[in-house]
Amino acid sequence: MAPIPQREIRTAVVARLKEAGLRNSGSRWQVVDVLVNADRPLSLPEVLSSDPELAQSSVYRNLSELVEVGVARRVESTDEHTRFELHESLTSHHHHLVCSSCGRVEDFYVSEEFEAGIGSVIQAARDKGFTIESHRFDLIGFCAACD
Amino acid sequence: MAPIPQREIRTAVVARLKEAGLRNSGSRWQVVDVLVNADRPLSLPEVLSSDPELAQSSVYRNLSELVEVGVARRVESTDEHTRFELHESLTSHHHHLVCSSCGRVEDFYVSEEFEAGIGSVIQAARDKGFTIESHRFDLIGFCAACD
DNA sequence: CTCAGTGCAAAGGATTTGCATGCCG
DNA sequence: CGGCATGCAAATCCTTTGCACTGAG
Repeated sequence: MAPIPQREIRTAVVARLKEAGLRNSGSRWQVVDVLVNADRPLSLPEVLSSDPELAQSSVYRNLSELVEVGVARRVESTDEHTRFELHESLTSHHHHLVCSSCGRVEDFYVSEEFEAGIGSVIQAARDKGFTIESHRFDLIGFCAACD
Repeated sequence: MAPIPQREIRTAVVARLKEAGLRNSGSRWQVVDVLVNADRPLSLPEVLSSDPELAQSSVYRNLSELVEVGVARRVESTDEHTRFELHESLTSHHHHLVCSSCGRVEDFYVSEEFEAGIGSVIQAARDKGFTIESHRFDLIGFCAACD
């Protein structure tokens, strides 16, 4: 939960882009900046609304690349739009509140004890032949605006 | 985790359909039966494969209606297909193992202690202005076939 | 200079919908 | 019989892709 300074985040992103052979193009950084400044996962329309000049296809392409490079992560909501947030290695492990009405997603954190409980559950689940890589724990309901 | 006999499930479904003013049409019941017999959430192609005679649009329509009526529930995976399973009131509360490669979803259950822990987390989350109605706790990884 | 990145428009793919016909109640 | 349900095809909507042009290194 210790907030990582934006300066550090950007440094890390620069490193990952370089490592992956991706250039520091202007629109790419616009997308990264939107994610860095967001306090919740954003859908494509939300990213676009930060600057109507952005081309939809470029944003989609950049988001996909950022996901591949480990800078961003896809978040499934309950509506038709995939959301994107910074990769947890650049922020910190958290969970989501998902509005089943409008699809809005907000971050939220749980206690370490609970997180530890998740750990043991994961351990138990490996017996089902699944290799567990991550987990998602979302609370579904109605956000303040839709309630 | 106590398994509800299929006979009872069907009785309950009949009641809900009647209450909602939906008819007991043949293809509707084919869809219900597929879900009753499945041990995991199914995608539309999976439902269709149970009987190639089924019309895609009718199955989609029926699934949507079943969801509205509280007989079925949508399950988001990691691929492009939404999955469907019987509503928890007709089965029992459980969670999912999601394969990030093929999208396959399997059910799994956790201890009551853990479930209780979720309860207190939910309580804490209400402070964010969200009305919590349900939760989803999924373990993401690779299924036996994709591993 | 070179090649990755961009923007536009067209293509893809899942899901929804309009409408004439069929079947439950 | 009356009206919901069906099936086909067309329409939607999010996301991806082809291609010629632009700009980062």
